[in-house]
Amino acid sequence: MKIGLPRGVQDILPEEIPYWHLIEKTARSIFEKYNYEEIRTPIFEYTELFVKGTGETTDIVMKEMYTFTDKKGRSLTLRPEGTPGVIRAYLTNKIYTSKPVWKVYYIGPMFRYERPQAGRYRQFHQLGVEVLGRKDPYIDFEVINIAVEILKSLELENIEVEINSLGCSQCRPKYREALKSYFSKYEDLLSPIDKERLERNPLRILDSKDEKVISLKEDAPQPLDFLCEDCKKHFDKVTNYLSIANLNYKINPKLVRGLDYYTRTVFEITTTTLGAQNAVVGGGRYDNLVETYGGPQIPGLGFALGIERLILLLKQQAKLGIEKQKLLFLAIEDENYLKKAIEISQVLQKNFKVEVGPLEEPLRAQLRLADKIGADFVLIINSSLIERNFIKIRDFKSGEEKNISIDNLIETLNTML
RNA sequence: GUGAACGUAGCUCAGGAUGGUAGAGCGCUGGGUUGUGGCCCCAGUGGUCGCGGGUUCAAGUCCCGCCGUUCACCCCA
Repeated sequence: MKIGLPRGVQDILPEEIPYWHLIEKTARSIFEKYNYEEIRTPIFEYTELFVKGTGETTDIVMKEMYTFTDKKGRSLTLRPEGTPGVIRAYLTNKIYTSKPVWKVYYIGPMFRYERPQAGRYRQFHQLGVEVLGRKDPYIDFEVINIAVEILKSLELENIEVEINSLGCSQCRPKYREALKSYFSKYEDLLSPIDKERLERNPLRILDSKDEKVISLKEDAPQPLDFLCEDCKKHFDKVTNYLSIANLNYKINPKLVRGLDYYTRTVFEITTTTLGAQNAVVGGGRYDNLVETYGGPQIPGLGFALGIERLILLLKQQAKLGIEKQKLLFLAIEDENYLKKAIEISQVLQKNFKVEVGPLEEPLRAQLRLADKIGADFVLIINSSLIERNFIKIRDFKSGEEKNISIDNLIETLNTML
């Protein structure tokens, strides 16, 4: 019986791994330079964590979670995003008692029950950061800057940073009401989904792609006009820092994002070349989230980046500068040299990537295998050379050959490869 | 969750409107040639046509259901 693959998940085969390593390596080194430390939280948590944090009115919680009950009847959920788990870890380990600021990053799989599509899978991977304990606008800039730096280091083109502010618990309710009363006037034009949003979460209507709503949105009240003094100042400073750093951005007053916990700064990094799934990075500030979980009043913010989407972009641009280590292949003329071959291979493998051929088989078979696995150089031990303690090396792509002394084999190879 | 297209050999794909139990290229295996791989030549290997059901004397082809892929909606990373 053949067992297939569940919908929306995939194997990441060895051929793909260089992309993953490149992204992880690049991101890690940037995170470390900004003084972020890695954290690994569980893949599943209590369902409640996401319902309270991500928000019960969000699509993620309402219809996209992988939720199950364990043998004791507890409701558990495969994490659909990284932030709630990190906040939970912050509280579980009472980090706030020892560290005024906590800056962490994570890399790992997330799970959402959605219809798969280009750049959208049921198991997908994100890397991201969370900062707890800093309310100053510089840190908003830093978080955006880190995301951009990762993309720039990977030489990505056609990316755009969009930013907006959603206000705080002081000014947001006023905006919410203004938006609600504005769209209420046009309730007849709204789709059933948008009507529901009107009650539940009017900000989300700004996200609507309904044709009729798109034109209505033009004249809708904008969150930036409703910001309180403090929020306005905060936003101005963030954008000012972006300008100082020469980081191009666009203020998008309709950017609201699909998670409930955001306050003040929200941002997205999008690309024009990924079709419908154009967001590569998303993030923002969440000054009330720690409190929502019953913790102290600690401000926070972060972003998440979709690794699969980033890989799609890297492939499109075909700019991947991943160098493969040259592969050496060791072959012998006949079995008399088997012992010698094993001795040499021991030395070689301390320094190079080496495949030892099927030494009991004819040389011809050994070489054929060398060709098939794509060897770059083949070392051949044969009778005429071994007496003088020499070995033959052939550049398998060009066919060029050389005899080199076994005594300084490593040194010679180092200069050749 | 909605809509559309698609699923034939290990891979890329033909065949399908007009039903008669499958083809190509590449790959793979063996042999020839080559000191000792590639190139070339010869021979061979390949498929419950995604799965299940239905119509029919007969289904890869028509119909239905399921699974999967892709794209869009939706949503987001």
